[in-house]
Amino acid sequence: MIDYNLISLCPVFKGLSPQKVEQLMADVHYQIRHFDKNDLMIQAGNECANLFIVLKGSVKGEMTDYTGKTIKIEDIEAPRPLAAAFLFGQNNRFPVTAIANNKVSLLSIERAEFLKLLQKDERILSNYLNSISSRAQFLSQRIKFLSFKTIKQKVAHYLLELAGDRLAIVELPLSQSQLAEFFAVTRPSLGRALGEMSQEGLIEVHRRTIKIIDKAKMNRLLNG
Amino acid sequence: MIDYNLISLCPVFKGLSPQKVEQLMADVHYQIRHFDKNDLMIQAGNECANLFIVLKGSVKGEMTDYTGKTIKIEDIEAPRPLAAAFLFGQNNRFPVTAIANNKVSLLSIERAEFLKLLQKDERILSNYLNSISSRAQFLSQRIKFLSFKTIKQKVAHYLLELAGDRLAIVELPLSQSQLAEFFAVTRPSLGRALGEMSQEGLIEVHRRTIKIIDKAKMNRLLNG
DNA sequence: ATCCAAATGTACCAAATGTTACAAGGTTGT
DNA sequence: ACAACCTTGTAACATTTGGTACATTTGGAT
Repeated sequence: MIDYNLISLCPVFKGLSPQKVEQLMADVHYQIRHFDKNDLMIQAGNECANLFIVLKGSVKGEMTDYTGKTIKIEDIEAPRPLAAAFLFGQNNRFPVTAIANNKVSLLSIERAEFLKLLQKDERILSNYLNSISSRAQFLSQRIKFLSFKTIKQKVAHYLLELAGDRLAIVELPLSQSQLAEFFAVTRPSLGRALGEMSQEGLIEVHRRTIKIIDKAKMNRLLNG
Repeated sequence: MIDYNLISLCPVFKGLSPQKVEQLMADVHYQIRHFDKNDLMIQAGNECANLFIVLKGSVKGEMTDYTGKTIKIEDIEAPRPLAAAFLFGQNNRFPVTAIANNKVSLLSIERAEFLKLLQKDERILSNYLNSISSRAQFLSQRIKFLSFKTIKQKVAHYLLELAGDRLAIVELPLSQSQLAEFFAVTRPSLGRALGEMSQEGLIEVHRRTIKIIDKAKMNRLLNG
């Protein structure tokens, strides 16, 4: 039993009614697969001949460092396409390993079938282009982030972005361990950086709660 | 005077005859702009409402680090689209600053006009999807590269990729300074890494010429 | 209240890299 | 041949970060 409501919520089918989705999918070949927590969904390096859309649950994208360590790239929450940007292109290999964070439902459509959809409906084309473009933007942001030299800079950038124009007290959405993993840095190093920034009067840290004291100094840290 | 031959060589129009290109472009609004060496073509952060295709010359893509330093991301040689992946998506801002390496001709098509083209011709759609996908793959590779911990690992990865299955003597396509810039590392550090790898019997270095002695050890460096 | 597991705060040392400076080797133009 | 310039080799030192270990705090379960 397919839930077209669910599918119509997905970015690629956004703006289409469930009825329209059902109509479009009628003569398109696809399947739905299910995974349990910690299941290996996609192995990096496998061929990528299908569009995968996470309908339910959450998926962890990891990249295997040559040292064997894995770097967490991001969490993909339903409803969102998975590795949509790798359906086309020269070398259709998955760049990341995908692991289920919990119970996951996955919609799978073959490339040729999906091309049909793109040609059939302008809305889907537009949505899909938006989707891969956003993906490329995300990767680009990630590169910017990784290219920060010092941990303090990463922290400053992260906090300023998190705070935005809002007030100066921020609750970290991740534990320090997870944050360290996201920064591609060890936890003690992150802790030390936070400590030093605290000593320098930039912020006040109390576990997950961080108060930004001196935005000007933070910016100076980033700009010179 | 437009050279449709040149345009038909561009990845997006690949497989189309110059006549076909001319016919398709007839009712599409576009323009061609020219730049001299070191001209600033695109400022990072500007809105991205046009598809840009480099018809002639070479463009340097740089990302401005918050420290003010610029990190060179890549060179874009004609004929290739520029920031094609940022035409669509949420935040249509250029992530990179583009600077002309020499005399450059740039084809510029508005987003809405380009969408017309995508709907009109299936080949262009397919080409464009391939193009952004390859772009995303490139960015992903770049992330992988930046996530290497040590300089030696970066060097090993770079050399093994450069050598491929071919013989063991490699000529660096970049000077050590440029390579260091690409690695996001200082030149003396790169030199030291090369020196140590040489001492350890992995490679022999003579300026730009590098002889790979022990591929097994190189791989071990990457895998453990 | 008490205990336990996880998260966090710190400290110490080793390793890697950046910084700066200078020397040596190559290339180009005159 | 010579000078000027760019590239490369290398050294000493300062910083930053990783690795490891351990103390402390927190939150929840019993």
